[in-house]
Amino acid sequence: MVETTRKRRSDGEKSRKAILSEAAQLATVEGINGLSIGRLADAVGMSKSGLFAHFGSKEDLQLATIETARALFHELVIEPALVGTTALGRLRLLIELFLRHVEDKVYPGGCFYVSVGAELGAQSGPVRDQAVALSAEWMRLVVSTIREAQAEGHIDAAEDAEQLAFELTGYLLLGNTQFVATQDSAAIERARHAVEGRLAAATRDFG
Amino acid sequence: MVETTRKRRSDGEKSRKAILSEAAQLATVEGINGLSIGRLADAVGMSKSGLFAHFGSKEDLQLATIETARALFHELVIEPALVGTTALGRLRLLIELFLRHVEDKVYPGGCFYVSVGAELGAQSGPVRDQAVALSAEWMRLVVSTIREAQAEGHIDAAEDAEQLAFELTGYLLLGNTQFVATQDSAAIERARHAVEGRLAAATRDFG
DNA sequence: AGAGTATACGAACGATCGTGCTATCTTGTC
DNA sequence: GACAAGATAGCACGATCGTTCGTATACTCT
Repeated sequence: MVETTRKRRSDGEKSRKAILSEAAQLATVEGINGLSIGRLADAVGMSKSGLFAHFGSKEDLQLATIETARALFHELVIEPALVGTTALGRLRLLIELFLRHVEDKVYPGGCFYVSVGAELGAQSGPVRDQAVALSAEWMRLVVSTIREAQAEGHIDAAEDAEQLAFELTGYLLLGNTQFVATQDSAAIERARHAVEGRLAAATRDFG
Repeated sequence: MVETTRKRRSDGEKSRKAILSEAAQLATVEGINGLSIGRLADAVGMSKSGLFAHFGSKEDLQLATIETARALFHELVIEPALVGTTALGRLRLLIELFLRHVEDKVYPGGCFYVSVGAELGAQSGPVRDQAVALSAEWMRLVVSTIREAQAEGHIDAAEDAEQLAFELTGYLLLGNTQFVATQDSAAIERARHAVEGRLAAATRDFG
């Protein structure tokens, strides 16, 4: 059985990217379920059926939207944080870049992971699984970076890496949520301050 | 023009409560926007039009649902915490009762405030305003309880009460979110541990 | 017991949902 | 420049959305 791979056209690829970019934005406001194909088509300025033809189903569109958000998060937060020379530096960069991408309103509804994760957390199906996987991926990255910093002697080895990652992520989560609701950078600043204080405790007599 | 206030019948009041209770449950899973009147009617076991007659519009239903959740939260979390004799005791009770009501799955989608607040945070309208007000109410309660504990000499007066409330609430928020996604009490336990550690730091050489 | 009305239901409305089918463009390949 | 195939639009479908209306039931009060 030979799979005939169809070739993509450049204009189609461009449209697809425009659709998914708009979809990721809208999903953080209306939810990834609340987002409808008709309104999305209006937002990108094309017909409902023309847009729909890019995806076999709404579920495929949702999965592609999540993948798009994942790629943008890697581009804006994770990869730039890798320039840090120490693990502790990378951890600080990771956190600061996260807060900045929220404050800069990369998405109108705050972090895509948080928004979609909260919406789908209690549901089921492949879309939910993919969304939950994103959050787990973030936690894993933070934990492993903390462990590296411990190995480098910059974070107290007595700290439970998973517990520390939980607490730091808690600050980011609430900072994001409050900022979205209030549009007041004070929430971001509180998260920054909380992270600084917690890291100070974890690096005392080290670093 | 005199508004003739119609008298309520007991069976109607009972139905209304059953509807709102079910609505609050479903809203934490499907979202307060994703929740449809038809599915809600099926869940309660009555007709769509019969259910609708209790509320003038979907928005009224949503507002009544939020008020119902607020009342239950007061009953399960806030009021029982008032038995604490010291402010620090009440703060600990508040947090523990919150975590317990999440762990006990009072709502299938975790804390109603968190679920609906995250969904509506980036939107607008009276429903959003009411939902955001709930979160603000919680923060205000935690902050004022912390200030009382400081006045009683049980929490370091040098602590910024709003900052401390932010950090504690951050733990609760992530604990709730992770528990909903994973159904693993380890998330609740992490939140408990985080709160204990933070309060230990804030009460060192006091208490 | 009878009158009055809150409650509940069934049917139907216009709108929108996700999703197909078909025709017409537009692009890349020879 | 012809031709195959991808990209887009138009139209229509069954289902479901929130909402309205008329009517039948069942409770409450006198």
